[in-house]
Amino acid sequence: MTSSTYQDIYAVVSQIPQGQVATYGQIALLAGLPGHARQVGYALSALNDASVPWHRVINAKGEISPRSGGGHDELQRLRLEAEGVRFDSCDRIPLDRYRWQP
DNA sequence: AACATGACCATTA
DNA sequence: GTAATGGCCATGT
Repeated sequence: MTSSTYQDIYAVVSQIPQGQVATYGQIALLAGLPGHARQVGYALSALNDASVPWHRVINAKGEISPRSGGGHDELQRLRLEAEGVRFDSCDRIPLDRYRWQP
């Protein structure tokens, strides 16, 4: 792993405090990739490990993004709830309350 | 080397 | 409030 933006993304995501969440755009910005929010999503999708709290990363709508393959989107929600994050009646997270602000 | 695919965001109408 | 468009990069074939 001598390369790539991915490492920067993983680094930022790893720095997300427990009980809080961050949006892809925010991760990209903190990782030094303003506007490259996509890469963040791809990086997480390529990730296949628990070394990074990827479940703390959500889309700009404050909702969990559906992933390919499907069937595991609920795992992310369960994990967030386990950390103290609550979802509203629309299955969304109030970013005004849980958004990670470095 | 080229083509196709993929957890997105911001702007504009 | 929704709908559509452009932009960006890494990975695998």
